[in-house]
Order: sequence, then structure tokens, then C-alpha cells
Amino acid sequence: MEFKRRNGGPAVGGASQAKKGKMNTEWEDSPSQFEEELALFDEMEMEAESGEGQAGHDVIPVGDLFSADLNPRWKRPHAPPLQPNSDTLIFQQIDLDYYLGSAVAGMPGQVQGKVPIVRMFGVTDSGNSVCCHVHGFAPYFYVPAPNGFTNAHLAEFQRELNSVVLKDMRSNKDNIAVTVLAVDITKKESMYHYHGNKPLEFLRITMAMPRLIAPAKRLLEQGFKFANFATQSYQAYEANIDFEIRFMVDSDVVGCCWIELPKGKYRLREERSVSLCQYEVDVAWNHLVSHPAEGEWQRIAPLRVLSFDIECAGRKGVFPEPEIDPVIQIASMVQRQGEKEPFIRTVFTLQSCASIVGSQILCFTQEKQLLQSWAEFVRTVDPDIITGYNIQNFDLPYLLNRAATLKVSLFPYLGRVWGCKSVLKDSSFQSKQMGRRENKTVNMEGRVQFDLLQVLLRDYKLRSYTLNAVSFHFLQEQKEDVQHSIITDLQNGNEQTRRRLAVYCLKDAYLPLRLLQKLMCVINYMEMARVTGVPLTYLLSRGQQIKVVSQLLRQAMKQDLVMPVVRTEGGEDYTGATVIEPEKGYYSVPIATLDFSSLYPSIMMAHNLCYTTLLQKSQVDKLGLAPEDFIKTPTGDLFVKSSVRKGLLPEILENLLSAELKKETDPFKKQVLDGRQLALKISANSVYGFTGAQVGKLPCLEISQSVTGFGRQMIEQTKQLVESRYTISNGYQADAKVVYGDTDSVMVKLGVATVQEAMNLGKEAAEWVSSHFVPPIKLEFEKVYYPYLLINKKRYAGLYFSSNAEHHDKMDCKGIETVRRDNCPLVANLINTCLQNILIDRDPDGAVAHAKEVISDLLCNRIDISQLVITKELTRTAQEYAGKQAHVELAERCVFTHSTTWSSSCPNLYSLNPLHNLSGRMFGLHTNFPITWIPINRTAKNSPNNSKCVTLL
DNA sequence: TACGGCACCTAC
DNA sequence: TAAGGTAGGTGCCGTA
Repeated sequence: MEFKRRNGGPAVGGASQAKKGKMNTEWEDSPSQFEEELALFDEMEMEAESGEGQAGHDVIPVGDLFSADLNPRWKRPHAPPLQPNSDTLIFQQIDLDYYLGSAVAGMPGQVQGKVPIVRMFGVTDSGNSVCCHVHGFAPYFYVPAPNGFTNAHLAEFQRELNSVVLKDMRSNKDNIAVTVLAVDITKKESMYHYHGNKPLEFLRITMAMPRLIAPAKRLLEQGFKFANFATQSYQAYEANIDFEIRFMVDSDVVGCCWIELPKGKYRLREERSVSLCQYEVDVAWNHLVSHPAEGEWQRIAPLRVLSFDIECAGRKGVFPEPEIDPVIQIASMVQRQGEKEPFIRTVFTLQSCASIVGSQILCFTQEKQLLQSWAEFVRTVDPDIITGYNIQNFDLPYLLNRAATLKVSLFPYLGRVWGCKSVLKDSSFQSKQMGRRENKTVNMEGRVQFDLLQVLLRDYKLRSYTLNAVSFHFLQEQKEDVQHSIITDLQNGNEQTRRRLAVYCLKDAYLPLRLLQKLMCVINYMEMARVTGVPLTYLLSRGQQIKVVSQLLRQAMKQDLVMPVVRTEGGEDYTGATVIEPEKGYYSVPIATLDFSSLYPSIMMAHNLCYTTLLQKSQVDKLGLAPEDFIKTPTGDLFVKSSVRKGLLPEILENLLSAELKKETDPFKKQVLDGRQLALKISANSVYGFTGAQVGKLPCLEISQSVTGFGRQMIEQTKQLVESRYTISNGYQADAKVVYGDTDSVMVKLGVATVQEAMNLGKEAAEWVSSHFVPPIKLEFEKVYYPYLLINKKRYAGLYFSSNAEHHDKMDCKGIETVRRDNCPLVANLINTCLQNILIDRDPDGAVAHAKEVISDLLCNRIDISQLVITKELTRTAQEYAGKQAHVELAERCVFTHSTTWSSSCPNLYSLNPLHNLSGRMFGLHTNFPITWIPINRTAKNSPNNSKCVTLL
């Protein structure tokens, strides 16, 4: 195998003094590209700062003398004195939570006992950190007022409910004296079903603490009696809303918005401060001003982003265990959001380490001191966002466990609240979308953990999620080359080998920052938080539903609608979309593709489908509705028209989709707007899924099945329309034929010879078909495939032309082995090349020849399958591996170390299936040893013009 | 050997 | 407590 060097030819001579022992490899001869990059940071900073301050390549043997003042750069900018009576305080809020605490004098709300206090953390324009305690907001929920209820009954209801809730408590360790703070009558309407626009009387029940809501709700549902009203069950509304969301909705605060505390309306904490933030203030919840993220309020504060990576000295062949194996290095990089490069680049090392230009090295002789000092470093730098690669499930838990083992008592305080210990917890998160995911969590109040691995797992489907693979995929860059197995040896070597390790460690801290930047994660997540209104942290810790709930509550509040608590019980599935039976084959003529844009959202808007417009059959007469007041959907469900009542969901969708974002020339502002566009689109598409989520907050199958019902009707109608109009008898060149279609698209053979003609006719057809549907439903011309290989439902490939009829944009493959991650790369590459042969070179014989060649290459390198030496080894390895990605790596090795007999019974059919079957059993892996059929079958059966072609069956 | 059930992953 | 949807191809495995 060729040994590739990163930076050109071998260095002659070289400055390295580490040329002894087995650790000496060519790698150390010359600085890596990454080291040159680091050095460049240094030069740029020297220029910018004209030499003052710390030049960043010190090696500081701190030992016992560590002080957080070691580097003035670590600290946040000086915070000018704040005069609450004359200064407004403005900050971007990035994290929001609540705690139970004692009331603060002068603030609204309960005075006695523990009260819930919302806490917002944020950053000002000048980069100063803020902790803001928000007082006076209490949790509440609703129940319908019983018949005959008047203001005179309020006190009795409150007293009785308070009494039963108190009685219900098994222990009252907080010594709660009052559970129900208030009961008020308000006019509200349930958002579920259309009720004739008649608000009814509801009781708004305010509780002392969020955790009292659930028992109060349960007791009311079970049957509650007060005064001389009969015992009855009360249906609860909005009793299942997270307190943070409740607060944000009611105070019009969205995730990551800017908060203004007007002068004279807040208090500065001087002495009793509980946080590490530079400003700590108290404010009444109704005194804070929340700015919608428009215009100047779209900006992003200079947040501090810390990325870090640790190295441990593990034992040979054993995964490091924090109870045993020491932490030997921690690399940290800190970057201000919006800037190009990190301004802090530091490695904490155990034992001495040679200098690295462009970074600061702090050497420790005791691991205990290393850990404690790093924690102090974190507290000094005071990052708003903490990132890294798999920090959530590895680095942070490892550090905490290691610190506990070594009894570093001051380590586990990594958040922004004094005395609030960071503890490790196990949590499991399960959804159909992502399967069961076991995670560890570490609390760090006021800092947002933004583990890049978690971001990638949520947002990208990749073949491999190793940092190396991901970096290569997105940045065409790789990790420094250090094998895990030699880390301990490097540590036990000399200051040069430890230097090599430090460079590696630094790069692992640097790559997540680069990826964060490249993928614009911070901006995109902030925009998602702003659009959907949830705290930033929810986006990585919660599912899709909470985002829709947040928007729904905001829209509902404007119309005095309340959301019922529905009990979730899985029911029958409902019918989804239609997939048109494909006319399988190879098409050497242009195929136009027409798509409904945002099909499901546009159906909901066009037909006013919503909880609030859903009409019960029994209510039609009762509410005196005329036939023209409502519609019957294809599934037989009734919904009132927007002239009777405009639905909430259509309103939300209009807001999401109609937002015409103005052209922006400033590149930074443009990034923010692009992020918002993305967030708007994703949010619109998740509304339908929310209504169909049977294990969810507010499922409504009448809505979801009506949506898919309309969709089925529409794709069918589209096919009919196109095939009936574009005919020879109507003067067109040929009879058009819809050869395939899935959910919201039709692939049409229009019978024209050129891509340009297909584009023109496709556009015309889309426009004409659109006119048959209710706005905003719109069919659009999207692309032309030429040629087009249609293998089966959800499996096809073609050259994709969208704007330029002369040049194709790409080869588009759907559902084929090339895009599936359960095939080994060999198969994917082979099929990909075959498809290129067929579609681009139009040479099916070439495809077959290529397949033959690859397979015979395999056979030539054959190792007798009966030699099980390697197989046993691999079996053992396979059992050690848990993940799928290991699976793929394993496959790669197997393909090249094994081979198989081929089936000679069918001369044109080459099968690797025996290997496939065999390996599956051999490895004891569940399924899908990723070798599959490579069926290359020459046939002209489906060819329209009887020419030679290849079908992949 | 045929077939249903399941896991996995994708299309939309 | 929290957890978006259905359609469908493909291969493995157990069962008759």
C-alpha cells in the first residue's frame, strides 16, 4: 500500500530531535499542514496586536502554580459598570431554564416558600455575559368551568383543589403550604373541533410550582367535588406544557432572541450573585422586552464557542476506563461566533511537551492538577457554547468520572451557576425517526452543549460518523495521523512524542470548530430556535413535536384557543401516499418531472384543514351550517371553510411559507437568512407529521388522512390531466405517458426528442395542471431526466437537467445500492460505474464488461474460503464491534480479503450472494453483511426501441 | 422451495 | 416523561 504524505516529499534532515526509539516515524520530520496553519494564526495575531500580549507558543510548566489569570486573553472583555436606573441592558438570550428558589424582595409573585424562577443566560453586543432571573411567572392550566359556575364559586373551588392536592402529596419535604395560587374565569375555546366560534368559560388554575400541575390535573380528571357541585371529571387543557415553553409563549420570547431590560425596570445583583456571569440581574417577567428577530435584531452576539478534546492513556487493546486510565491531554480552542479563527489554542498536558507554534501548552506533573486547572480554565473562558466530537457521550463523562476517581472536588462545576455540580446521567431517547438512542447527559447550566456528533446524527445521513470520515467528507481534510494504540507510547516517550500527541489532540479540537463553521450549525440552529420559538438546547435534546407545539400555542393564544391534553393510545394506521406503478425500463428519451411544491402544507392551506376547523357530523345541524360552509374530504371528514373560521395550522403554514425573505448582499446577514429559510421549510413540513403522530401531544388522524387523501386524488388527477391533454389528437407530437410517480411527482414521457422541448412542454403542462387546483396548490416543472433508467418503485437513476438543456447537473440515483448505506463500497462503486456507463456513455456493454472485470479482480485475489484463520479473527472483531459503521468497515476488509465462487450456471449473472449468506452467519451479525447481488443482466426486453440496454433488476 | 415476518434503509 | 408520517424494495430467517 502506498504511504501517502500530507505535505509533499520527505523532508531532508529536519529539526526534530525525536529521532530515537520505535516512535520515530517519517511523520515527525516536518510540520504537518495543520501545524503550519497554527503558526499562521500566530503570525496574523502578532500583526494585529503588533506584538503585544502573549505570543501563542509558550510552554508553561505550571505545576502547582496554575492561575486562571495566566493568560489575559482567556477572560471575557471587561464589563463596564451598569447603572440600572439609567442604563438599559440588552443581550441575546441563548439558554433558558428555571429553578425553585426563594422570592426576591420587590419582585412580583408568591412571597412565601419556594417559587419557580426563570433564568435566562445571554451575551451583550460587547461580549459580556448575563444571567437574568425572571420573577413572578407561575405555571397554570385550564379546565372548562362546570355549568352554573360563577365568580362566587372561585374561592371554594380553589380551597378544595388546594386541599386535595396537598392531601395527595406523599411527602411534603419542601413544606408547601399553598399549592393552588389562583383560579380565574376566562373565556376560551378548545382548539379541537369547530364549535361555532363560541368561547366558553374556562377556569384558569395557577399552581405554585410546575410539578404540581400533573397531580392537580389527575385529581380533576379522576372526579372532583367542591361546594354543592356534583362530583365530575374535568378535562384538562394545556396541563402538559413544559414550564419553559409556557413562559416563552406567554412572554413572547423565542429561542435566541434579544432581550431588553429597560432602565429602571431591573435590579443588578452586586453581592448575592449566584452565577459566574459578568452581569446578574433580577426582573419582573412582565417588564422584560423581547425583540422579534427582525432587522437589527437578527444579529448574533459574539458568543464564545469552546471546542475541546481529551486523550487518555489506555491499556493495550482495552477501551479506556476512567476508573483506571489517566487523562493525559486536553486540547481547547475558543472562537468567537462570526470570527474566522479561534483566538485561544491551548493544550493541557501531563508531563513536559515541546512547544507548538501558534498554541499555548500548559504542562502539569499531576493529573489531578491538570483536571482542576482545566475546569478553572473553562470557568474563566466562560464559553456560551461547548462543542467537540462525541463530548456528550465520551469526553465529558470521562472527565467527570476521572475527576471523581481522583477526588478533584472542584472539577465538576462546569456550568455558570456557583455551587451547581455537573453530574452525569443516563438518558434514553426513543423515536421512530431515530430509533432508540442511549445517551449520557451532563448538566452545565447556562452553557449550550453542542456536540457535533449529535448534530451530524440528527441532520445528516452519512456512511461513517467518525471524525476523520466526517472531516474528509465536508472539509476534504483529515485528522492528524496517530493510531489509538500508540497514544500511551507517545505519552511515555519524551517531550517530542508528547508534542506529536498534542498536535493530534489540538486538531481534534479544531476540526469540530471548522465543521461547525462550514455547516453553519450555530446560525442554522439559532434560526430554527427563533422560527419555532423553543430554546436552543431543545433542538438537540428533544424531538420534532415540541417545535410544532410551541408554534401552535403561540398562534392559539392570539385567538383565545386552548389545547386539550389528549391521552395517547396507538390506534390504526392510516393510508398514505400513492406510488404510481412504474413502467420499468430504460428510456433514451427525455422524461419531464413535475412536482407539487410543499404538497402537504399546501393541501392544508388550500382546504383549511386544522384542529379548529374539524367538524363533527353530529354538529352540522346543531351549529346550523349550510352545505357551502364546509367541505367533505376524500376520507369523508368534514372541515369548515375559512369563511367560517380560518384554521390555526393554515395560518402557521402561511407564516412559514409566505415569508418573502429580502435579498441580502451582506454575506453574514445572508447566511442568517438562508438559515431561516431552511428552518421555515423544515418546520412547514413537520406540521403534517405532527397531526399524524399517534403517540404525540395532539394527534388528529382526520387531518392527516385527509391530507394524504387529497394527495392521492391529486396525483391521480394530474396523471389523467396530462395524459388526456398531451395527445396526438390534440395536435401534440405524441401521446404523453406518465411512466412513474411518487406522492407528489409525476415523471412524464412527453414524446419529444430534446431536453429543451421537454422543459418547455413540462413547464406548460405544470402551469395548466395547476389551474385545476385550489391555490396555493401548485404543480411545478422541476427537471428532465435524459436518459432515465426506471428499475422499480423508489429505485431509479437518470441524468438530471434542471436549467440548462445542454448540460446535465448530475447523475441522480434514487434508492439504488449507490445511495444505500447497507451496501459495501465495492458494490456501490461498481453499480455507480455501471450506471455512468449506461447513462453518460450510453454503453451498456461497457457496464457489463466493467462488472466482469471487477469481479474477476476479486477472484484473482482469492483466498480459499476454507481457510478460516482470518475469518475467526474477523468474527472476534465483529463481536467486539457494536455499531453499524464498524459493519461497513468490516465489509471493506472482507471484500478484499475474501472471495467466493461464482455461479457459472448463468453466464451473464454474477452473484456474490454465497459470500453474502456465508458471511452473515460467520460473523453472527444480525443481517445485512453488506455484499449484495450484483445482477448485471443483459436484456432488451423493456427497451422502447429494441436497442440494447441493461436493466438492473 | 415458497412465503410471511422482520430489519434496514430509503423516497417522498 | 417523551417519542413526526406511510409506502415500499431488498435480503435474511424460520416455517411448512
